[in-house]
Amino acid sequence: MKENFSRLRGFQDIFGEDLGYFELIEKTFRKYAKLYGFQEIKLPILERTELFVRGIGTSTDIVRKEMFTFEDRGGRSVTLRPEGTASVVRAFLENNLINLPQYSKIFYSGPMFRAERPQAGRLRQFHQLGVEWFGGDEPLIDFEVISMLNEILLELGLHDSTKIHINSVGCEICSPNYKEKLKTFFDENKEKFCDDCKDRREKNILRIFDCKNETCRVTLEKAPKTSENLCDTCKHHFDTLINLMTKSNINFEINPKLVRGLDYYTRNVFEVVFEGIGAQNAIAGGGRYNHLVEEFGGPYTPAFGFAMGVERTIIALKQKEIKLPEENSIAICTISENEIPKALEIAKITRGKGIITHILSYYGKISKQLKIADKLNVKYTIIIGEDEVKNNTVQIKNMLSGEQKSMKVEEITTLEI
RNA sequence: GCGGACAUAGCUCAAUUGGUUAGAGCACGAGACUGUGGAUCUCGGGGUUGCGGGUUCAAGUCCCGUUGUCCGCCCCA
Repeated sequence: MKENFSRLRGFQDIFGEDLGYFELIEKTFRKYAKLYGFQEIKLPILERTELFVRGIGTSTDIVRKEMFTFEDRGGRSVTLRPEGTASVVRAFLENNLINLPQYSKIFYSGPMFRAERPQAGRLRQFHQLGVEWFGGDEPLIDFEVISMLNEILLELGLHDSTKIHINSVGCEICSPNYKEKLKTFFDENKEKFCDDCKDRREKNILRIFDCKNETCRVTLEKAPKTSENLCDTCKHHFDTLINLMTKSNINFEINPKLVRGLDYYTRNVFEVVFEGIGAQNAIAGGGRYNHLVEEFGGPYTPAFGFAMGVERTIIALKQKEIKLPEENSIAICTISENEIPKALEIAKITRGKGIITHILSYYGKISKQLKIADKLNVKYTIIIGEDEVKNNTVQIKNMLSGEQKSMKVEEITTLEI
């Protein structure tokens, strides 16, 4: 019976400690996104299927088999968004944000949906925080965005356990040549590659670098590297970024095997890896996509962005045993029901000061009320009885030390929580 | 989508080769304590053993299916 109402596989309720981490991550992300001059946008969760097919690419697994797609009442094919970038680009063009310089830098947050087999760090509904920077091809932009992400990791306390992997996948000039070169190499060593890689050769040859098969890995050691096959412009672009990175304190490494799954990436791509949270160890990833705006019918508008996965970041924070900031609160207990009006009056004062206040009178006996106050982990408990009402005072008890003293009602405003 | 492991009280786990009424700790509730929490003690509530079939005199235990979780592949945040 209970079974019929249970959550769908890969979907979850987020509350308690997890929600605390969720809010911490989102708050930190928001803070830096704003400090770096990004403007927020709230996007629809449901879009036309075609948006993602065109944006993400038909060769990707996301589009081929992981989208929640269905027909709406008007017979249109619609899809729960599997990522944010396509929608941001759509909104950017649809609202003519291209003419508003303040909207060249946009950030978003929200749930994404992919119909994958769930495992740790991989859900069907998960949350991403992302930024997109439109209208510039300078490596300084790439650097600024990566720096911002680095500052977020630093503030969250994940800085020393994460590594930023960087690579360049080239542009429309050098990438096709390189892919041909790689295919030639592949065909010369065909028998050494696994079946998955043979499939990758047809779909997206670059992905053979992601293979975990040992034989494939060894074979790939001799394969032509992306970084050695860039055109002059891409190479300069990449080198300039690496130069900036080297001069900063960012913990990064050049990973010639890093390729990204989405078709729209060009030139510099990166991924933030947190070791030790299982197979799904990338907590953020992104890169440059210089032609996506054109793909949707806009003018040439180079862009750079990334998204971070909230749930994976929560796993990382928990693993590092990062403490959540405490939220102090107080409780008001009364000896009998007669003091409830007074309790309400006091609560108005404390809540007016912005203090989280629990009135516990309905728990019955004072000993019971204090027990609840203890479990709620409140900093102070205000106790009101007959005598206190008569003298317009309260008893204020420090729940940590157990000390208790009398205080005039007017003095409550001086209470420091 | 493929392969593997697991599923017992709110939580963490027990339960001989299938064999009485499925136990313990923590948590929860009541009391010892009628204007004072955390400690201790006593008592108590709580389970169709994930769900559905099957084998058997007998199933938490064996078999099949199903759902969920976890791990690997795949993919990606």
